[in-house]
Amino acid sequence: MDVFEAVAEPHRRALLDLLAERERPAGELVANLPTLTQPAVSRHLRILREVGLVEVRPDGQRRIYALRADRLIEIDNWLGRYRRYWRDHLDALERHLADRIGMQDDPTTQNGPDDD
Amino acid sequence: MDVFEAVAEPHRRALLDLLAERERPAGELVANLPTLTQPAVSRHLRILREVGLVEVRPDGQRRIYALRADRLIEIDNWLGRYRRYWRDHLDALERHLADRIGMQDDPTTQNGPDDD
DNA sequence: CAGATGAATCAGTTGACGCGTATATACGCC
DNA sequence: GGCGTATATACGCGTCAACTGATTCATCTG
Repeated sequence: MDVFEAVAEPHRRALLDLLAERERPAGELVANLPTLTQPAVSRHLRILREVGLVEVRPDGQRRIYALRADRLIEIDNWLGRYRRYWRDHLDALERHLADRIGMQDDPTTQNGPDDD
Repeated sequence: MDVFEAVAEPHRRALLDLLAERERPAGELVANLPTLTQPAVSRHLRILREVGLVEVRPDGQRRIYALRADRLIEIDNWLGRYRRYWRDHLDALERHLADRIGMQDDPTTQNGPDDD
């Protein structure tokens, strides 16, 4: 299983999203995915562990899971090859819209904010 | 099938990579994936079509396939939530390495280059 | 119109993945 | 040591996606 397949699963993306906020014990992750059973979540966590997207740290009988986002760089690099395509495309669209609607505050924000 | 699943398949990423260079007729794509049969490629193209990652244009009996990269924005947006994590992480790593090895030319290149 | 070529689809099989139930292991407390 | 909680693993099942091979559809050419 590679990183691309790992994040293709919506439940696993949900787990990563939860871990992006803060690290959490496994049980808390289970509680946040009410449609899945505990073993199901455990298996997803195992896969995320195997591809290096999360780390585990024991805390007594709990296991604290934490995000390791740098494994996502592989996807980001691949995506990088295409970024200019939609950037060009959107630039053209923006100019077109700006021209039509007169440069209002504009929802391209959905894509933009690389920078925080 | 969503965009994440669509690009999770290595052959489909290979097809997108070929189409990133330029649009191509289906036969040329088949020729460039020697491990797959013509029907297999056709099915992958159908999936890419269904999720909107490619467009088809008939040219006589040929079908010209072209990239529609803007559907990848969905992945880019999702990834955006994590970008700051590995940026911070790598910044720290870079500083650490730069400090230790004295700012040589350095194999962090695996990540850096956004290259186009 | 007949034949050839490019491409998509149909039919059938197989294998991988995700699920839930049941069970095992690890730790914490009494 | 025994029990309860927290997490992981084992097993069996259903589903879906990917492959192969055969076929069909469309278009071009003689």
